Amino acid sequence: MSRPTLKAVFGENPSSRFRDICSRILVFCNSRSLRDGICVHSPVIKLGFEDDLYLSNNLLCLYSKCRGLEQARQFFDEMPHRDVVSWTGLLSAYVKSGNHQKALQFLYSMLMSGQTPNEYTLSSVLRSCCALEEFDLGSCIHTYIVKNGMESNPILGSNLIDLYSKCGYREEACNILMHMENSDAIAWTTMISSFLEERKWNLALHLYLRMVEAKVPPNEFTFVKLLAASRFLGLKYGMLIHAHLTMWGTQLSLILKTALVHMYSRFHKMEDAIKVFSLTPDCDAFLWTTIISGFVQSSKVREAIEAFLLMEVSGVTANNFTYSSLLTACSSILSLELGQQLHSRVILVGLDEDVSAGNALIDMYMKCSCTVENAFQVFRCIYSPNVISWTTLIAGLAAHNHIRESFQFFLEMQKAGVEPNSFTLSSILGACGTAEYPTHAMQLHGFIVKSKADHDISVGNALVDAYAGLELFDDAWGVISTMDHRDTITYTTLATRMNHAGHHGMALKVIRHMVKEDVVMDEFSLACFLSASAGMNEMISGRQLHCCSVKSGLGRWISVSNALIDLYAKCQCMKDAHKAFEEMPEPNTVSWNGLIGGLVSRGNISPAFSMFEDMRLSGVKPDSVTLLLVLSACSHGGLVDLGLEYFHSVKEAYGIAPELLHYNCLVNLLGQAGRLDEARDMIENMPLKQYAMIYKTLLSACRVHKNVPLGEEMARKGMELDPFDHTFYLLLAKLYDASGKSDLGDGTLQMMRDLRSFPRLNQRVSFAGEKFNMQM
DNA sequence: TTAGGGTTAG
Repeated sequence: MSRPTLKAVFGENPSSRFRDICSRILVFCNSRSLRDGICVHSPVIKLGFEDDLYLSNNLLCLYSKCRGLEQARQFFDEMPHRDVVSWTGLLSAYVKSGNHQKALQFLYSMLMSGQTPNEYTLSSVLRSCCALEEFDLGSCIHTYIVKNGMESNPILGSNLIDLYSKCGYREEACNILMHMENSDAIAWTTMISSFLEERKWNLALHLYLRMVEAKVPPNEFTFVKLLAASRFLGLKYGMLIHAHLTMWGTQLSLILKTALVHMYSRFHKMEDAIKVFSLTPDCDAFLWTTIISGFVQSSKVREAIEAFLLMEVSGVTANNFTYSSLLTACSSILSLELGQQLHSRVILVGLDEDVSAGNALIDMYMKCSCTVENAFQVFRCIYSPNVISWTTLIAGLAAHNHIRESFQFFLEMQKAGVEPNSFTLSSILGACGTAEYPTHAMQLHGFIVKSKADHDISVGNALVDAYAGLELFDDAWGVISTMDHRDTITYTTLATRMNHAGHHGMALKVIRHMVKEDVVMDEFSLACFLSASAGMNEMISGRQLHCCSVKSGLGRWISVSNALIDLYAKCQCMKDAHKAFEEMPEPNTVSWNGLIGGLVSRGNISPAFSMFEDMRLSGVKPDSVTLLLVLSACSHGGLVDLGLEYFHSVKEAYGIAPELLHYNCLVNLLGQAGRLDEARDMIENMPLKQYAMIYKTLLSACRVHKNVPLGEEMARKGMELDPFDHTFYLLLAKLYDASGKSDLGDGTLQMMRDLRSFPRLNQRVSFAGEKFNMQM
């Protein structure tokens, strides 16, 4: 078969036909970013068309789109001739790829070469000025635009509005908009976006109305921007924008649809979100992820998984963001199994090095697994861990009580060049509020002040919490006084810590500071202050707070109702406690515990048992506190066998893991009843770490029943665990006295005094013929 | 040559 001649392919004028075909190929490929178009490059040179600027500029554009900036630059450098389109082509490629500094350098070369920029060049340069906040150069360009009569160009107008607003000159930006002869929707939307970014809601909405008055119809871009503000302005506002965009007959593009779905799902209105979702058939991974994440945020995990399966069936591939959302669902329901299944999928689709998927996996393993190993493995896999990866790891370590390691990683992250942010600092501060790490809190405080992170209220609050957790209340107040402003969390944190430390009166005084600063109470603070009143058995403040709960409507919160029950139960006003309980639409375990606790503390054993049975009948699950209350009730009534029966049956039926306090209560019950050997067996066989406290309990019982040998054994074992706890000496001395061995009792007390005088010495202590090695 | 959507940490 003979080869077709040039004439056969390109007709009578092959040269012009060839050029025409090449131009068509390049235009086609450029519009679709198809790299195949570059294949015309070599015939273009061979046939001597390299001087053709139209072909060359199109090729340059294709190189920058498909082969990267370096090859495009090489092509540009090799061009025998260049015009303003060639220069602008490469410059805009730099801008599009975010190389703004290079773009501005390239502008300088362009000007040095004598080439005059046109509107297209200036538009690109203004974008770079905007990104780099190069206001001086930007305003020079503005002057150039005015001088050269280009100010009526609407694109340049929008670019200038963007530049002035991003550089903080919003008034000037607004002036440009108002003086534009032919302002379009883009110019108005740019200005509205700028106000929205600054959270100047009124100004943004006012401008939207002015836009309408100026007879510039808003478009989908305008509404996407306005919808994003619903995050701060609420559901009603979002619905209003929805009504407006419908009224304007705005085309529901995929992006606008996603923004609407996001707005509804943000407010847990999943039915409305689905309605919008179904309005048009187009879908992509963004939209599906928005739906899935909406279900996750609304705690509808099953629906989220179903949406994920539907997404796959519809042929849309899940991406890293989709997996992040799904993994959050696993963390929220603590499902390690589902998390592991998703992890396998993440690996299967090759996202195991992705930072977003990785971060969600770290969080899932930290929350769902009892060890930190899996989270570490994921962290090591991430190609480039970011501040969220490090923070999640640090917070997870702290939550698993690996405090030392969490500090190590805090230092490691800085060594790796990742700057901690307010999330990191508040996470690590959360680990400082324990007695073992006071210096860490102070060191972190120094770091925070140096890095000026203390202006962030969440960091300030975390510092207050750390100091207050260490019972360093003066330091906590010190932090509060230097904070830019304080919120409900600041004071609730402080008062909660004061309550934990038993300083209930101090906690109640915090209210004065809140009132003075107009800081409004929320359901958490009110519950906290009610708890302080309960701790003090203080009915006056308690009643005032009760009034406050009614007036403010905070009484509908379950935490407030439970605090009220606790308050009245502790103050022995069982009638009011019952009333608060009756008013609750759905009492939970804590509510029942409050009532039972009140009855037990008053010695009303029989009503307490019947209340417990009512609780079981109502279907509310007892927890470890309920079990403890039931055991205390048995203790009050000396009901040993009933106590043992409850202990075994309740822990089995409700899967409650017995804690030290439960065993302590049982040991007391058995001991007081004289069943000392059983009590001793219980201590020896309990599946928990031994604590000194439980030996004191049995030692006290030994005194009642004058069992010296067992008492001595308990004292010895307890002192081995806590050699400087003087209570053992006191209890033992009382046992000796009660058993008619006053001399031994006196000797034991003398030893206690000696120990007080030399508390830090290693010494051998003996009593009743036994020797003890006191270790420090 | 201009503007727009989704995830993950306290």
